[in-house]
Amino acid sequence: MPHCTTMIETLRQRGHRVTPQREMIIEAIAHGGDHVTVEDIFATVQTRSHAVNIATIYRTVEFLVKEGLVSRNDLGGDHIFYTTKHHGPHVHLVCRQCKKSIEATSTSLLHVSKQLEEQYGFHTDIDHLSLFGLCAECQQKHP
Amino acid sequence: MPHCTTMIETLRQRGHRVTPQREMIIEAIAHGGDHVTVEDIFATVQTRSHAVNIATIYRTVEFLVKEGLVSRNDLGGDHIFYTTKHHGPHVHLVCRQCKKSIEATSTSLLHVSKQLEEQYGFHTDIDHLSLFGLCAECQQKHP
DNA sequence: GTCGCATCTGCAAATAGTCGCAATAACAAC
DNA sequence: GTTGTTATTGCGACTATTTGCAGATGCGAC
Repeated sequence: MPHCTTMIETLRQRGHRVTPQREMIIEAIAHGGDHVTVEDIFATVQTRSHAVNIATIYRTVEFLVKEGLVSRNDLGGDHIFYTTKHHGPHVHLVCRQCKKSIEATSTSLLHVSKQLEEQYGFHTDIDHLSLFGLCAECQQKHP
Repeated sequence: MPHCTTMIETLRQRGHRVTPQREMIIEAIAHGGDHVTVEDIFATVQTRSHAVNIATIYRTVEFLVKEGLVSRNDLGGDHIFYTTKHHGPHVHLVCRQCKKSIEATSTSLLHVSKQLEEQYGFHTDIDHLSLFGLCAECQQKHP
C-alpha cells in the first residue's frame, strides 16, 4: 500500500504515534473504496485481529479526519462514510428524500473555494464534499 | 408565527397530518435561532407538554428534513443542528480541527447550484450548507 | 356529528456511539 | 538494549438514537 505508507509517514512526521491499530484502520479505509462505514472498518480490522476495540475505531477515524487524511461524509443520516483523499475533487449530491447520492464534478467549485480562501482565509477541503437537495426523480414525484 | 403557519399549511397541502406534536416541534425549531439540536427542541416542547416522546422528536425532525422544510447541519460530529430555511442562503465553514464554524456568503455558490441543476437535474438546497476545511487560525498552528 | 382507516405517536427494548480511567506501548534519549 | 514519558488503547459504564409494535388520532367522506 504505497498510499497507506504515505499517510503513516505523515502521522509520524507530525509527531503522532503509529500503532498497529492505526495501521490496520488506515488500510481498511484505503482499501474499502468510496463508502466505508465504521462498521465496515471494524469488520475488516477484525479479520486481522480481534483485539481491537470498537471505541478505538471511532476515535482513530475521528483523529484521521482531524488530521485531514480522511474525509467524513454524512450522506443524510443512516451512516457516515469515510474515505481517503485520493479520488480527486468531487461532490456528492445527496437527495434528502430518497437518500440516493450522485457523484458529480463541478468546475465552479474551484471558484467557490478560491473565493472563500480570499475572503475568510478558510481553506476548504474540496476533495470530497456533500451537497443536499432534491434529485431529478424526486422532483418529478413531488412537484 | 406567520412562518410556522406557512410550514404547517405546506404539510397539510401535501396530505400530511398536522398534530400538536408537529406544531410544537416546528415552532421550537423556528424560534430556536440558528443552531437548534434535538435536545433543545425536546426541552422547548417540554415546557408546553410533557407528554411528547423523544422518539417523536427524532422522527419528526427527520420527516421535516425530508420535506425540505428544515435543514440538517452536521457541523463535524458532536451535535447535529437544525434550522428552518428562512435565513437566506449562507454557508457554514466548519474547521475540521477546532470544529468552530464561520458563517459565510458566497456568490459563486449560485453558479455551482445552477451548473449542477443543468448538468444533473439536481436541485441543490443552498440555503444552508456546510463546507469542511481548515480555518485561518488552525492553518497557522499546523502548517 | 360520526365513521373508517391510514398515519402518527408512545412505549419499551435494542442498538450505536461516547467517555473516564487505568493499563499498555510507541518512540526519543541515553 | 533500557528507561522514561506520555499518547494511545481497552474496558466497562453510560448516553444518544433507532426501531417494532400496539394503540391513538387527524382528517376526509358521509
